[in-house]
Amino acid sequence: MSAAQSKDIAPDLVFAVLNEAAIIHQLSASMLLKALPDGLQIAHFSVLNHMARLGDGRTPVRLARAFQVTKGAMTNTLQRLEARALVRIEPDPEDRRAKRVFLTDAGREMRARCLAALGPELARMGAALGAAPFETALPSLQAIRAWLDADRNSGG
Amino acid sequence: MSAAQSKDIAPDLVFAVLNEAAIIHQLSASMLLKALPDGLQIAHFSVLNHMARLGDGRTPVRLARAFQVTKGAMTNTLQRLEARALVRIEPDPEDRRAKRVFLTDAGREMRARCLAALGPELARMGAALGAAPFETALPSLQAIRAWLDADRNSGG
DNA sequence: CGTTTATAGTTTGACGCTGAACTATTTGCA
DNA sequence: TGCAAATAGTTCAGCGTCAAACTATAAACG
Repeated sequence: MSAAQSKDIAPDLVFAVLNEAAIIHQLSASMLLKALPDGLQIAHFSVLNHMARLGDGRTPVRLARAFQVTKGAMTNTLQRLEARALVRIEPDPEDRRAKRVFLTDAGREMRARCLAALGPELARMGAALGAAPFETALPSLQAIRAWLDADRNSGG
Repeated sequence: MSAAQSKDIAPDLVFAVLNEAAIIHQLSASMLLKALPDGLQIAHFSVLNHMARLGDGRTPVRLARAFQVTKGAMTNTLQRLEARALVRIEPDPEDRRAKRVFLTDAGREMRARCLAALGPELARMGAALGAAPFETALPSLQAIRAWLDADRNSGG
């Protein structure tokens, strides 16, 4: 029960929200992908952006958890970023199982180029729809995401 | 400009919403997939459900548009559904380029089993979070989705 | 008419993601 | 001290998706 509201919730409502999220994901990914330079993938930019904002030197597992993605997916992403010399991966001296991921200068530059390319697209979207839908939706989406994350890690 | 609010919108806000949508998509897909019977995929159930609710006999292209998916993706989905005998695909007598997709009895049964399997999961989620986040988010998500869809079909 | 243009559907190759199996290292505990 | 359990990372097969190229049919138009 926890913090549940008293009234019953139609599964249809929940399903509808998940459905909209899925379609928004697909459509926006397709839109942003076209704007990204050098055929960079969104997952790649996201990792670059995350490290630039929150600091690099983290391990791949921590990055995987930050993006709610499996370790295998992060391995793949980091390998491709390293192949482009956008990140540098070093063994962790304190834990020989682990690695540390650092942004290269090229990585920082690429991130800046991505921001410049994505900004106008996002701004166009924001201008067309207004801030309201985004401000309204964000806290709810965060709550839903947090629950899904917690549920995944506990119940299974 | 169109119906834009007057104040400026941070691209970060828009990006954050798209990001949450993407993660919710991934996590909820993973959660629902585990609940679905016979290893059925979510895309497959969605098509079954769509036809049961809104009527079958539609063409693959119409289904593809309804789910904001490419024709190729829908071809793949329908081929797998047909291989399981959950849908029946017939040539359209009035347009020999087109086909028509119908639910079989097994397809209706499978959809019912899916609803029964998914219901408790969705209800559990709704009970934990309450109706508020879903009711709050849905109209905003629909507005965002609608814009993305329109933008895709016009600007490119 | 005949030719161009649009549409329905399929196929192919590449991508990211998952889940599971696997190796290597570290931690926990008896 | 020694061994079981947890953790970091990689690899693999399978899936859905996309974009683009392709065939076949229909519609539009000079």
